[in-house]
Amino acid sequence: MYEHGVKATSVDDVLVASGCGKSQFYHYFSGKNDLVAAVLEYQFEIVLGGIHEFRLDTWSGIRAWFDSLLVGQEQRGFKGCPVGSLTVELSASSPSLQRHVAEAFSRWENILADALTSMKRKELLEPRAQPVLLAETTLSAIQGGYLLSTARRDIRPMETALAAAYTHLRTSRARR
Amino acid sequence: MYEHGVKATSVDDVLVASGCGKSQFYHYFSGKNDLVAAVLEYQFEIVLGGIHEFRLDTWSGIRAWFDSLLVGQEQRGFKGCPVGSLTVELSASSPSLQRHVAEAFSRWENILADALTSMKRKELLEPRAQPVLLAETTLSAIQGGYLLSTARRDIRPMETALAAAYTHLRTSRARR
DNA sequence: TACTCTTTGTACCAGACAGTACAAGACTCC
DNA sequence: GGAGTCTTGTACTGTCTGGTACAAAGAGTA
Repeated sequence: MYEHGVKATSVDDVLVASGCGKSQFYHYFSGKNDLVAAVLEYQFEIVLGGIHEFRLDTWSGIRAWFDSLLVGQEQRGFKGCPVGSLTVELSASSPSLQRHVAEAFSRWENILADALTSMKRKELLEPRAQPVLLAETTLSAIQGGYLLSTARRDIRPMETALAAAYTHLRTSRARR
Repeated sequence: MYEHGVKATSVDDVLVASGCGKSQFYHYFSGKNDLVAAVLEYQFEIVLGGIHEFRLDTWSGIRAWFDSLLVGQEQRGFKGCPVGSLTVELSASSPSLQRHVAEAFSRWENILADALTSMKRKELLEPRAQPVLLAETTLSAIQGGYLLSTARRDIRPMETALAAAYTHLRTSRARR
């Protein structure tokens, strides 16, 4: 589903790939939508889980995280953000999946905002920095970078976007 | 296709909506892929055509353009960028459509880069500003903003992203 | 052993899908 | 006005789709 899109991946495709029978599938999932929700959950878990390897409340941690995103995008063959691609396709689908997506993005944003708030407390960010807005901006840059990089099959646009995002964060750093 | 996705829109759907017969369709298009390519072309034409209403080589023009993007996203019911959504779905499809997408994005980027180069010539941007990088960053912010805004059905994230993009451009402005 | 409840394999279904066949209508040019 | 080309409507085909039916296998238990 990540590679070919949700719509383009049939239940039968999944069954073949997993080596399961149909009855098994419909025993554990109520239908395709249920599976899609599970995939979404799974992908978000990976993305959000990956974040915790980094100390996002330090400048070097943020940089390391950005680098890991770049490496991942290249290694996976420019297939885009595991959740970004799903998001676009599902944003036009059933409301329940839609809510799922929105909520997952909020969680992601909150993790960033929390880290930035922590940086503010540690006086790495200036007092009037706005963590929530900075988190939103950063996430936008990441997603936009993924999209351009995927469209062009080139890591450069994403590098540029993340570098700009980092610069933008740095403009809110505390100066002593 | 913009509303429901390419895969989710059947040829028959298109025929019903257009009031055309099947033979008519296959007379003018070699198949669904051909239609998709035309849709992509059409959407890019609209997006790129809309740009020319603005003087992107002025600060106020850029701001006006950004505002128009925001208004459009809200008016169209948070359906995302007309080309961004297609891009994501098609980036996993046939290589010919893929190339189409990549090329169209390059055109978009070039328009921005040209405008920024012009600003540099007019000494609105500092001499060491890099139009191509700035254009890439701006485009990333736009696409990322669209994506978040669509996922959350809220204009705020896109506002934030565009405001940050504008600020980022302004950091390269010439100081006299 | 016999009785359950859970889990799985196989065959099947009705509808949607992209695309084709073919003939008939419309138009152009001599 | 007629031959030939361009355009269109209708019916059809084979394949794929998500989902169901149903029976059999397996696991637990008294």
